[in-house]
Amino acid sequence: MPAVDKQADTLTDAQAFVDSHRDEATTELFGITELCREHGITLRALRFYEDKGLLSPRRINGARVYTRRDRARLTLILRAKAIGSPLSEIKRYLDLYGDQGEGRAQQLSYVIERTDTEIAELEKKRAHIDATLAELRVINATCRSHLNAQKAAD
Amino acid sequence: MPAVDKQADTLTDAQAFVDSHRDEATTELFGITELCREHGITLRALRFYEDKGLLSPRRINGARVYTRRDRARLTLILRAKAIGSPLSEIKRYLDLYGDQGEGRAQQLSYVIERTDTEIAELEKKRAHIDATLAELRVINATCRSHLNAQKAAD
DNA sequence: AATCAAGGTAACGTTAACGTCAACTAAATG
DNA sequence: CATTTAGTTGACGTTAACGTTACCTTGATT
Repeated sequence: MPAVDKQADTLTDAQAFVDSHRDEATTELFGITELCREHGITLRALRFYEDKGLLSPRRINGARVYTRRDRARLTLILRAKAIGSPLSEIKRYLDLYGDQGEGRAQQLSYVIERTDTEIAELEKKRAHIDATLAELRVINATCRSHLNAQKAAD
Repeated sequence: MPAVDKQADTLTDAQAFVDSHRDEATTELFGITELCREHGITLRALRFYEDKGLLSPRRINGARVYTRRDRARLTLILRAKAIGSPLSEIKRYLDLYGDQGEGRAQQLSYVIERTDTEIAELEKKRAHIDATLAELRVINATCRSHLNAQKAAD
């Protein structure tokens, strides 16, 4: 697959994922253990995220029931965590998903502003990663060449 | 500047930075406050990194004196932190810099292995960031178009 | 009826990464 | 000489993000 198509796919995926946060129609439901296994986290962690206001599943007889939207939010939470955001930031970050249609100019402007700064920060972080990657590759290549030199000396 | 030159620069920078970790010759020295201001961290933090074994500056009358190499290590520490590594990992990570010449095959192989896995993990993290960036851009663009639609309705 | 798996709250413990005093020292300066 | 200015080492406090019991509830199964 050429690079252009790859980028187009990424964009399509992104669009689809963003859309999934507005998906209210599907009936598909999940239990807590199911969701946890799916994402490789503990029950305690998931409940903890709820305490922090990152999720608010419905209750049936006290038990938590998650919708597909909740699941999408969880995916986001975990990805943001993997990137390095603390839960407190993730909370505000989540609010950016799911409300882009009905807002007034005020809210729209706010979301635009927030996404702009988020994007800028992520690009910085990516630059850090790129620099580190470049250095690690230098080190790696240097070691490989030294190793080969030693082998050749036999 | 064309994209190819940019990449070449990144590589050159990486090489230079890696080399700077072997720089033992320069006389340039730094005090703790100087170094902290330079990097925007607190004294407490810097001493803490030392407690964790990430740095070991010389002492003069008990006071810490940092060399250019120490400074380079600090830069690395902070960048790794920004990327999201905990200090405990950073410690092992730092060991990859500065010892690529004199090692025997054993050590060389170890460094190659470690850098390989580090590189793989960083590439994963970068993929997460790219996905998030794509989504944020979708949201951003959507909001902007909605905002424009509202403006046009006046 | 009894057990069991899945779920719930409450509360204490833990690790990481510092912040925040407090009390002291060594060198430079008016 | 007195003081101001870096710098030092403890030691305790704090926040985040859970782990870890401990102890109840409920719907389903044998």
